[in-house]
Amino acid sequence: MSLSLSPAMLCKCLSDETRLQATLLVARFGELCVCDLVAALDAPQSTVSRHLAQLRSCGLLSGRRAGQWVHYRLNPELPEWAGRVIGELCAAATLAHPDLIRRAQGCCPPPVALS
Amino acid sequence: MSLSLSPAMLCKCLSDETRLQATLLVARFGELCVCDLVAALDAPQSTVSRHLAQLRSCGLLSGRRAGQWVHYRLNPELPEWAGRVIGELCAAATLAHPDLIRRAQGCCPPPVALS
DNA sequence: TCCGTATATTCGGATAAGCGGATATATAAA
DNA sequence: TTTATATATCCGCTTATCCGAATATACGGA
Repeated sequence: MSLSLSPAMLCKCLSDETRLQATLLVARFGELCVCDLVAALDAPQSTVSRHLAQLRSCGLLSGRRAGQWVHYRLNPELPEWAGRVIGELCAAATLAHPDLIRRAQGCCPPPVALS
Repeated sequence: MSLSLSPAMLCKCLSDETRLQATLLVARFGELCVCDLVAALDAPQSTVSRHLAQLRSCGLLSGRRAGQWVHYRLNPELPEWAGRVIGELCAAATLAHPDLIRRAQGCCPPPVALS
């Protein structure tokens, strides 16, 4: 079953600044936990979590629980066109928010040595 | 002055099916008048016109009046990244709506021989 | 000028989206 | 078990978005 993500739905996901920036950060860092995103986005935890849930329910992100933390990454089953769109948008958004990347620092143990 | 179109704003423009399909058609045909779009999209004229106004105000499309008609095209001043995003999304949307292209036939004189 | 066609805009109402404090759940450690 | 931390969800509220009939405007031709 191959993830029915429509172009319009992808756009809706990325049309909100918080979701776009969360996606940007996840794409840039490969994997981030919610507390990292809360810190980087400087938004209430419930807001960040709600947006992440939406991104996951649309198939854009996937979450992996590791102990107390949940690590989000780009859904590896994303269609190629969606990956290219996200890449273009994140590149452009990074130029517009060069400070955003700097604020994302690990608040939880890095996910090393996990099979 | 170089068109301040943010990635999130572009996504918001394309997150609505009507606007996405209108953009798709304009991109595909190069230039279309409102009545062509009304016919192809099978939506009320006021709805189509309202969405076109929004796309134009965001800088995605530009309109050119030719007599009674207004021809819309992709704004030639679009940033390159935006053009690439639109290209990807329209390609994917075309696959999802293969019938849409067929419905767009000229209802007004083709814009030939106009300086 | 008057009429017909094309397009734009206005307007009120319906629906959706976003917010964030409060609360619930999950996990780890004491 | 109790406590602490991380995350998810609930809830009422506010605001934004979309709709389409009605109306206004622009233009060309009679």
